[in-house]
Amino acid sequence: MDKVQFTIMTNSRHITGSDIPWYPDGMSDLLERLRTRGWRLTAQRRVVAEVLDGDHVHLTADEVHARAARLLPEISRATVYNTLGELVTLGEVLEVSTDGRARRYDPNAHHAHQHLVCSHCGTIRDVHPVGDPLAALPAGERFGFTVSDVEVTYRGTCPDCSATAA
Amino acid sequence: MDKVQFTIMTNSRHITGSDIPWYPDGMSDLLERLRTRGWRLTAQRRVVAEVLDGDHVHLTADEVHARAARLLPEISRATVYNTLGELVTLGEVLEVSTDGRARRYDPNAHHAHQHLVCSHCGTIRDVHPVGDPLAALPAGERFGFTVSDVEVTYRGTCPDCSATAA
DNA sequence: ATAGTGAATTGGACTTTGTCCATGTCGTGG
DNA sequence: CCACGACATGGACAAAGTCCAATTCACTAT
Ligand SMILES: [Mn+2]
Ligand SMILES: [Mn+2]
Ligand SMILES: [Zn+2]
Ligand SMILES: [Zn+2]
Repeated sequence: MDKVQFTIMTNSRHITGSDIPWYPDGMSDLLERLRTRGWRLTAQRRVVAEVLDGDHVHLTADEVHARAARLLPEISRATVYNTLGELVTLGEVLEVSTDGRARRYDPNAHHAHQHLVCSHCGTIRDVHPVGDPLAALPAGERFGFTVSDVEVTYRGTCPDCSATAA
Repeated sequence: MDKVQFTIMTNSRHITGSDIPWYPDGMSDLLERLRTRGWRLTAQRRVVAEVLDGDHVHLTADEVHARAARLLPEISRATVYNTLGELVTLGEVLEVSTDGRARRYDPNAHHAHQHLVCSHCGTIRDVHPVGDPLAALPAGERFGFTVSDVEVTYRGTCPDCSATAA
């Protein structure tokens, strides 16, 4: 694993590689891919990418902002929204709306999966149903649509909430 | 089909059966069921029920309010939200969040179905996939959850939007 | 290393969607 | 027809997201 050293300068602060010791492989890959797509590598974008790193998070925009602000206190809400929107457009991050409230951002965009949600506490787990969920929709039920995607949300009660209720 | 005649009086207005000529069978069934569950039959609840009548609508709360207000101008937003919430709790209406924006209310709660959504214009159609979508989630992918429900959202482009784009 | 340029960031105003509450009204049983 | 408690109301509030003009800064060419 190569450590990626870098220096960020803003008018008011200097952030160096020792503040954010290194980028894991997954993220340097992501940043690399984005750079070749013409992205300017700003401190804000790096920090948002770092927060999303690790394939098992499903954070709201405000949660991303809160975590990003621990690394880069002056980052704005608007920039977090902008960056998340761009990542979604580029297909690097998925947007999921499991609860009719805040959208959640899922960096696990390169492995097809579905979600299992606890109706009590909101916990989300990645799950992998067998078979192709698209195949379950017969042609006669497509009404002339070009169907390109399926989202499946399983709902139930997680072990913790089952225990608490008992 | 029996026509249900009634009279509604408020302090400022009188609404009679001739303003809202009759209730279709489906809705008188619904109102009847609600009455036996202890509901007070207010003018507001009747109007919300009428707006939701017809099994093929997926309206937002504000759309329900706008249509209800055409029949009963003084109805408040809070009452529409309250009534929709009660109907959901009673299992008479389903809440669906297909777009991460406003929740939609689906009166087709007594026939299991899923949704096909146009990513461009937001049109929603009821669809009936084959097989039980719950069966596709193996025990090893349930992580101790008690899974009780599945929602499937198919996304694509509707015929109208395909034609426009071409 | 420096400067020019357009892309990115910022904070705050604004919108949409939804909740909450004190007050007043009205549906219903007696 | 009354009394009572459930229901409706509107306005304040909160949460989630968008938009914009002004400023800053990343990158490229010199
Ligand atoms: Mn996921
Ligand atoms: Mn439906
Ligand atoms: Zn739980
Ligand atoms: Zn369409």
